[in-house]
Amino acid sequence: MPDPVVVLIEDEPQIRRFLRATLTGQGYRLFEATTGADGLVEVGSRQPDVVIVDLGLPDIDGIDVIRRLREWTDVPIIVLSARGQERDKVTALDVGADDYVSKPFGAGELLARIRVALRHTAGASHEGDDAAFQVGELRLDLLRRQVFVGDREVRLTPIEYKLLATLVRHAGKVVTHAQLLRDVWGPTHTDQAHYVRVYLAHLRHKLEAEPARPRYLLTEPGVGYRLATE
Amino acid sequence: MPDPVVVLIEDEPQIRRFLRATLTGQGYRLFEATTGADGLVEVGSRQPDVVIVDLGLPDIDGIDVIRRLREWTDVPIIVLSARGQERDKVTALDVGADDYVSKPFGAGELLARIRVALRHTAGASHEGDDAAFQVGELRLDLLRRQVFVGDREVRLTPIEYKLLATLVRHAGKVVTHAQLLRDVWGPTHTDQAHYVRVYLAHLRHKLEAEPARPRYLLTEPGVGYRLATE
DNA sequence: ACGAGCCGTAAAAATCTCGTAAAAATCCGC
DNA sequence: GCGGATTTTTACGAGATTTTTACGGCTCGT
Repeated sequence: MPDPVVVLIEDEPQIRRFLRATLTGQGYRLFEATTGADGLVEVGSRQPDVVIVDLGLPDIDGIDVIRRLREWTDVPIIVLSARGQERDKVTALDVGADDYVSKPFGAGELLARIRVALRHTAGASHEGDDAAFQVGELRLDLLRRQVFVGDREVRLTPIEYKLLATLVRHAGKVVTHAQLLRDVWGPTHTDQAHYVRVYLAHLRHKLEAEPARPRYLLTEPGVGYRLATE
Repeated sequence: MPDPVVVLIEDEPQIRRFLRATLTGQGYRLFEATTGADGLVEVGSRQPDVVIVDLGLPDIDGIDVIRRLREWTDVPIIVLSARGQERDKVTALDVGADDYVSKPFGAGELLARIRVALRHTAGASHEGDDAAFQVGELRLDLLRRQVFVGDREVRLTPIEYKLLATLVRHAGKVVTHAQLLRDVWGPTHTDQAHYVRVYLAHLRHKLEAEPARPRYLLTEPGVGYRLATE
């Protein structure tokens, strides 16, 4: 691996300075953001190998930053926090963080935990890890949560967007009704297949030129749906 | 996932009791070992989804237990330890542990970290299994659930696909009528052998150049069917 | 040669699935 | 609390799929 890329989302200048020295000294390429909003953009553009995020950010809550990241990337996320509350740890880990380090922390421990995170990604492939998806006229910016058909932006409701995002994450593969229901509506609604039908119709009306003759949102009869790839 | 299996390697009875209550209460299947040597055997025989190791064991050093495990398995290892020394943490993580929790710890945090570990293995198994089968002009992509004859995609109904997939799983070997009925229609229809005949005819029409003179879907009179290999 | 049982084929009948529209309930910002 | 947007329910016809039925050919042992 070339020098691993790390994005650090942290507002306290003192800690930023400390980590900058520690990480660059170890051969990491470091990019910094001081707000959650900046952090999301930075991760989108730098495609890092690890993200370190402080929970106490000035704008967005750190938990929300993690949630937003997890909508489109599996990059390892290490949480840094002064709050030692167990509830914070559990929440952060459950919304998608991979590790949690409480302040004050030692440089050695953080570095070791970064090495663990890198070890994990070493095996996995990064194919779906792109913030944008495109097929034909249809384009999706997972980072900004925007959808375009040609150069026209299409507004989607939260459920419509989640459904489309789920299909995009498995682009080209069939996604079963049950899987869509689990991902979009949660594990308690896995038997209400008509939800999916209704919303697929919505999506087709908004995204397809001929909703009755779909080019992107394909039906796999008896099984589920598939988003066409080239 | 069925109930995840956890192996706990811990000598202190008090902590063992605490974790037993916590973990089994959450639906985990727990197997315990009180020494490093036992632990290694237990992991070998139980094939767990997560291993929890205490560093302070009576016989082998916990660090060595991790090293020994990493010689042959990638199962997630979570370290438990009273020693809060940073050097211990770094060593444990660097020899292959995935996480480190210092005593005293909260049940919620440990459970959250176990969920993180399980999430990692769940994702790993999904990648890379680009299972495809090919014989002659006939090609089956199990992952994308697509079937091709030459470069033409053939659409199959759910039953047709299940039937073909079952034959592919046992490619080259004879699959009996009863087995096909059980796999495709479920264990309650094992006496309706004509179903199989009807659908084999469908498949041959869709897949074979000369349905009356099949090249791939071969009949084994009186027994069942067989999918030809090269 | 003959009948029994198995196999392939076709087509009718029963059932299920999908897309669609629209009403009812709920949520959300003001 | 109001009004618009969104989500949840409900209903139904067209079409596809599955199930059922029927029949003719084949093999094999007698």
